[in-house]
Amino acid sequence: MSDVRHKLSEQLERALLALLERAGDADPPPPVELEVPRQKGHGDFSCNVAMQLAKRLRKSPREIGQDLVAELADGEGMVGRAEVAGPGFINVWLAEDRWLDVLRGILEAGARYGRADAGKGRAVQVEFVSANPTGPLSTGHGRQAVLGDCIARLLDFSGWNVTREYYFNDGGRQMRVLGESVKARYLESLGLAAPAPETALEDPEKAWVEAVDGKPVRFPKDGYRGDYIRDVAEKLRGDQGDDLADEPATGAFLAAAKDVIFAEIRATLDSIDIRFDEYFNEKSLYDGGQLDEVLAQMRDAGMIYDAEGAVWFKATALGLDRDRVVVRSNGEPTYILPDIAYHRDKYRRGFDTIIDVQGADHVEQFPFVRAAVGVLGFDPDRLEIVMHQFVTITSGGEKVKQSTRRATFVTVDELVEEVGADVFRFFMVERKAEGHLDFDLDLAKDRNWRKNPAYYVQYAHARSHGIERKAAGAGASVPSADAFDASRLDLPEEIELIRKLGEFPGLVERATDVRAPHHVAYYLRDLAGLFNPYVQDGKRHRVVSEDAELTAARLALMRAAQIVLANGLWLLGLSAPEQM
RNA sequence: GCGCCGGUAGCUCAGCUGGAUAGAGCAUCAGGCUUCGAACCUGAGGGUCGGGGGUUCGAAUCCCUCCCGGCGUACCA
Repeated sequence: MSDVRHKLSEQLERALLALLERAGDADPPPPVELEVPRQKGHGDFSCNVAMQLAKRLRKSPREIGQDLVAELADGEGMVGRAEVAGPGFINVWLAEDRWLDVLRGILEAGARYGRADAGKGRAVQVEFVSANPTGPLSTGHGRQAVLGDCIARLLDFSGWNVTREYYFNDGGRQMRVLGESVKARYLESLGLAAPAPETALEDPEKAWVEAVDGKPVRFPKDGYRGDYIRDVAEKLRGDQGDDLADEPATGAFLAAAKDVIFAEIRATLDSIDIRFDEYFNEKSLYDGGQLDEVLAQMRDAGMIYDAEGAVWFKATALGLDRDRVVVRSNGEPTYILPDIAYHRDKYRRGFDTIIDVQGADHVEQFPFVRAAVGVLGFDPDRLEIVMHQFVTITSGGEKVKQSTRRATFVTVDELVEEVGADVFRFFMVERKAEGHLDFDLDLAKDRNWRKNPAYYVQYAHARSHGIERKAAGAGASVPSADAFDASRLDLPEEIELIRKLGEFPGLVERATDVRAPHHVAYYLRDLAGLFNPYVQDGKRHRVVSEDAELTAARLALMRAAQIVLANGLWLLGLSAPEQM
């Protein structure tokens, strides 16, 4: 698999060194990079090192390529043939039995196939979602949830010790307004207040002053208008009765809202198979005096100054474009100070790598946090951000309008109810994070399931099980890793399939390195795109046939594909059904 | 204005550290599959990779510049 690639690349390196030595060139050689060519006619691997050396050796790339091919001692019988092509590519075809080794490797590794120890058990924290408990999770949160979870899965698969963390703030203005919103609905429910008319809500200045039908309107400016607020109010009446009219909004009302909403958020996450290891409350930073400590440390480092009655972080001294207020003139810290303290806490917990997954609207402060962390003596390079753009939903060729203020946004719950957790996850992770995500609702909820890429992949997996069931009915079973004759798999589509299966570990490695799970989704689509046609064309090559030896070999191939599909689906957090 | 992210087929998007004829799904058109492993399969059309310059053996990919779109640019979180 990737071993094959590594070995081949080492062989080429040796040849390269020998070549340079003979040319009297003692400088270090350029790295040997092997790629899988797009064109089938260009070999299993292709190398461009000859072209890179042309200038240095003052020889034509093709000539160098020829020398390298001649030098390529093949002690292990790995190379089938190698030739120079085009402007100077060295194309290598592996000996066929090398590819067949791949198959054995997959069967032996099973669910571990593609796993790596690159992480070496080091600790990594992935922080994502981190939505404050003010309402149900929106599609944007949903994307972040799936993205973060898949990154965590990739890291876990690559040998990291992963902690998933959710950071939240249940204090502050936002939450006070939430409590007031609940109280208003509570009073409305008791007939002690009137609901604000829509027009008043559009013009929030009015909401406080005008009575409706002789009753006061208690709905706050910028209040939360979703129906879930009424649900919280009703629940509060049920649990604690109708005598809370004189309670402050920040008391029982806020507490109830927080509890109910958080429970709902957790249920939502649970429904898409996402679970956190830690929930970190911003308040604990205040309680523990950590904000003052951070401020003092930064002041000692000369990165804090006072001006205009406020306290400033001298970020310009670190190359950033402006300084920032960390404590307002009224003595309240701005949001960035707890954020810095939070990240200090992450470092102190000993994570080797810290990954923040954040929406595009929230990334502006990241450079400041990163710089501040450096001031506090930590290595900023261990702190990464994965940014993602927003989600739009398209249905019937039209974008569905979403507005949080007006509570017309689509929630994760609604979407999951319509399309199911698997399709939801696949669609959310399929696109690269930096781009906008257009969620095609019509395609996602297509009940015929024909065109839906999520089902296409799952179906391939289910099919492999179907074949095994079929084989069992005919008395054939999947052979163990060394009990089949892999050389019987000589059809071009079989070799191509095996080759694709062999790419999986490298693909996973790359996707992990760049924290981009969408590569896995595309890989799976490609793989299913090879698998489904192969199985489809049952007239040319039935897996289960009279030829017991051939049947065994093909069953091994089917099982290998099944393993890779299952492992890939796991990485995306999708189920791998045995039948559909 | 400045910053970040996008601009690739009619639509939605891939394209690994620059590589050889730019790929996939959907949609469209033409066929196959008369349920066996068929929720599938085969084929076709469709592109000046936003425009222009540059770097080099070679650029969708790197640099510069301009245009378009999203987000951000608070002593709000």
